[in-house]
Amino acid sequence: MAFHLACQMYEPVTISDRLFLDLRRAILTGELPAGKKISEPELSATYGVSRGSLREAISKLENCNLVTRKPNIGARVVTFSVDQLLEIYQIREAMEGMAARLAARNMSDHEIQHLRMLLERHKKAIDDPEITNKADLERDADLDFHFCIIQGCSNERLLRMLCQDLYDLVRFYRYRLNPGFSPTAMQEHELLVQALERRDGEMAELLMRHHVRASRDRAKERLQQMTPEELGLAG
Amino acid sequence: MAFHLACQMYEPVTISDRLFLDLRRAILTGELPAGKKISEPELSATYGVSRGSLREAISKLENCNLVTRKPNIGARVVTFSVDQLLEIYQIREAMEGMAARLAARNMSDHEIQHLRMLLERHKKAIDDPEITNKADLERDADLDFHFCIIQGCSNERLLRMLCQDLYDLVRFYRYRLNPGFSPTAMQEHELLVQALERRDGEMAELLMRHHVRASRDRAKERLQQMTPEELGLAG
DNA sequence: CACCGGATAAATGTCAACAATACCATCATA
DNA sequence: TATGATGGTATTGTTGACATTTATCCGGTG
Repeated sequence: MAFHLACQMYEPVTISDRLFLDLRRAILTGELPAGKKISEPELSATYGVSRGSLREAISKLENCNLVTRKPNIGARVVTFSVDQLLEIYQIREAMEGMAARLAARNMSDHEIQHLRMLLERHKKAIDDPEITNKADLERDADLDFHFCIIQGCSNERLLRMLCQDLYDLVRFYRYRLNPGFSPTAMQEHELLVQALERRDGEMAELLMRHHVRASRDRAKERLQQMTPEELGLAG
Repeated sequence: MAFHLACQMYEPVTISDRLFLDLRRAILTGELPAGKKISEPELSATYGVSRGSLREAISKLENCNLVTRKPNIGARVVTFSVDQLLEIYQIREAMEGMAARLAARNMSDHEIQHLRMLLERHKKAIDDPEITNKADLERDADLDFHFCIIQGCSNERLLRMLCQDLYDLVRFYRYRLNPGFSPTAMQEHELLVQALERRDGEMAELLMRHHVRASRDRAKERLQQMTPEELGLAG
């Protein structure tokens, strides 16, 4: 499994924890489609647990923004509009920019070497003719790259807000509308690693913000060419 | 009640909603002290509700980071270290900076006028000899000011992340360790409003980041002069 | 034919009891 | 005396049943 998916803070000890992880995976991978009603009787029967435990798991899903609940009506898997997606890019620009600035100061040399290694491996994999599923590779490599920097920022709460509150939404989107390979993005990653290697926090923040903004523009262009049916996740 | 405290997204329709709001207020105002154990039997008896509803309310409190839960052990009101507080300032610098940039573009003229009005009222109140509780005034005025800008950014998710996930923590801190009046902060607010009035997003972001960073420095200095007992909320 | 209203069915909210786990005081032993 | 085992007590996790609200269906009416 890709590194970025394993970035969970705790291991499941209780039933609702296990259930939460199962449902989370189901939602992220698309097994549960966007907008799908979360039926408590149905799911509690499927997983063989009581409604109480299920409701607790749903609460946790609500925390990472993967479902929305309305009183007396129920929970649904989250849906995306293009606008909401672009909103997330704006937030990422601000938060990951700060994360990059802090990472330049706080990452250990070893962590930076690891990041460099990720990047080089990614470069090789892109040129490898034996790897057919370039889209999945690109998605996982990019997510791993960003995770590595976020984890190096040494700001525990920033890390949690990004990983728990925001990145599940990014995955949710990526697993449905994978933007695919972009040579410019790879170049942006390269420059960013160089800035981190120089410990240049100011530049790292600028480059990260530029990179996220550029990704946003690429996604926007791509999304505007798609029909609502292709999107399949309008709210 | 101060404007910033009313910034709740929904009105309580269910028992656990009502309970959540009551407990939230109790925690923010200090009625429930930092680090206090949330005993399910005790609280369910106090409020006359079942443990199930209480647990649901606790989940909501966990969402806004006001309590932390450990499996099979229970929930406690959150505690603060100085480091964690400074972490929050870093996040605010990034997110509110972006919010200010967006607000310069998206706030209506009327909203900006309202912000100007808040500021002028604040200035007058500071000089008013009849108002004795300057510390509370300062806290509420500052929180209202920041809320007004955040609400003007037209990024729904950024708004929710700031108001729901972060600002309860800011209130939690402010209601315990109120930094008091700072003439520089007032001046920073003035410059910020001017930038918004000019619709200068670039400058608004820079000024907001500067303002948050300055507030962080002021808080840091203040906190370093306090003993752990005065802080009374070390984890 | 479209629209409204009441009865039925199903889903969510709430509760109290049971099971599993953690806390605590006591006691034995090195 | 300090340390570790042990049993009792209290707290949390889990479940199934009940109450309340919402959704659906169906017949009536303009």
